Amino acid sequence: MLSSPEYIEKLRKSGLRPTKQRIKICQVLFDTKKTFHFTISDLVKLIETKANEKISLATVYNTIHAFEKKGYLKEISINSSQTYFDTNTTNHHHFFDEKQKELIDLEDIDVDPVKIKKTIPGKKIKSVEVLVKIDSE
Amino acid sequence: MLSSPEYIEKLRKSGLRPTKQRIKICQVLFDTKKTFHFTISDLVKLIETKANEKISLATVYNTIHAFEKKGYLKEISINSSQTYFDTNTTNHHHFFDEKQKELIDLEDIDVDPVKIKKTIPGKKIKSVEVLVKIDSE
DNA sequence: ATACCAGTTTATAATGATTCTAAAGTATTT
DNA sequence: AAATACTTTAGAATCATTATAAACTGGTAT
Ligand SMILES: [Mn+2]
Ligand SMILES: [Mn+2]
Ligand SMILES: [Zn+2]
Ligand SMILES: [Zn+2]
Repeated sequence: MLSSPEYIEKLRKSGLRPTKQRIKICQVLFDTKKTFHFTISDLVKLIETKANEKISLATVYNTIHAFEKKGYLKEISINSSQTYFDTNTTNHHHFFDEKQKELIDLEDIDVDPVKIKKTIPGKKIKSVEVLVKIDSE
Repeated sequence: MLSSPEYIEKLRKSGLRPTKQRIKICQVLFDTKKTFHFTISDLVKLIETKANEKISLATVYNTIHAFEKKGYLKEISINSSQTYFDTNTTNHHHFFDEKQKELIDLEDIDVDPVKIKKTIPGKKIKSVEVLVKIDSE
C-alpha cells in the first residue's frame, strides 16, 4: 500500500500535478494488491465511501482519462451503456456476465495465444482482446 | 436478391407483421450477397439513399432490435459511441480500426479456435468474441 | 513570503445515442 | 366492415459523457 508521498512522486514523474483529487483517486484505485474493474459511477461511489470525500464528476472523468493515457488504466471493449476500466494493465482477456454486468479476468494461462492469420495492408495490430460472454446455466 | 414477397414470407414466419418499413429495411440489409457492418445512423442514410424513403428513427431502432432478437442480425461488442450491427450472423471475429471506425471480418480460418481453459461455477459460455484493434502503420 | 502562471477543479450546460410515450395508422382476424 | 392487436411516429425523456468558462491551486520566479 503506497502512501501519499509515493503517489505524489508517481504523478509528478508522469507530468501530472499531484492534486489532492488525483492522489485520492490513486489511493482508491491502486492501494490494493488485487486489480479490479470499474465504471465511472462505481468509482464515484468508492470515493464517497472508501475515502469519504467528494470529487466532482468532471474531475473523475478527467483523471481517469489522464491515467488511461499514461497507461495506468485500460479501457475494456464491451458494448455496455457505461465504459469499463481495468486497473490490470497487463495483456489479458475477460469473461463478461451481461446480466450481472460483471467482468472477470482471464489470465494468459487461461486462454491459448490467439494467432491472427490475416493482415490488412498498411495496418498494424494494436491489440487483441477476447471477450467471453457468460450466463447462468 | 429476394423480392418483397419473399421478405413478407420471412417476416410472417418470424411472427413479425410485414409492414412496408420492415420490408424496406430487409431490402436494404439483405438484398446483397455480401454481408456488412452498420450503425443505426449508417442504416438511416442507406434507407434515404438506396431506398429514397424515410422511416422514423424510432422504427429503425425497433426493427433492428426485432431482427436482432430473431437472430437475423448480430450486435458487435465494441466500446464505441454507437452500437454496431452485423448482417453476418455466423460465428466470426473482427478487426476494428478505431480511427476510421471500420469493422472488417476475420473469417474462422483467419483465427485459430480460441480455447478457454477456465470455467466459472454455475456459468456457461454464451459467446467468444475476438476484437483485433488495428491502426495505420 | 508574494506574485504570477499554467494547469486543475468545479458547477453547470451541452451533446448525442438510445429509449420511452402515447396518439394515429395498419395488418390481420372475426 | 368492425374489432383487435400490433406498428409507426414525432417528440420528449434519459443518461453517459464531454464541453465551457470561472474559480482555484501547485510550482516557480522574484
Ligand atoms: Mn477513454
Ligand atoms: Mn440491442
Ligand atoms: Zn481485467
Ligand atoms: Zn462481421
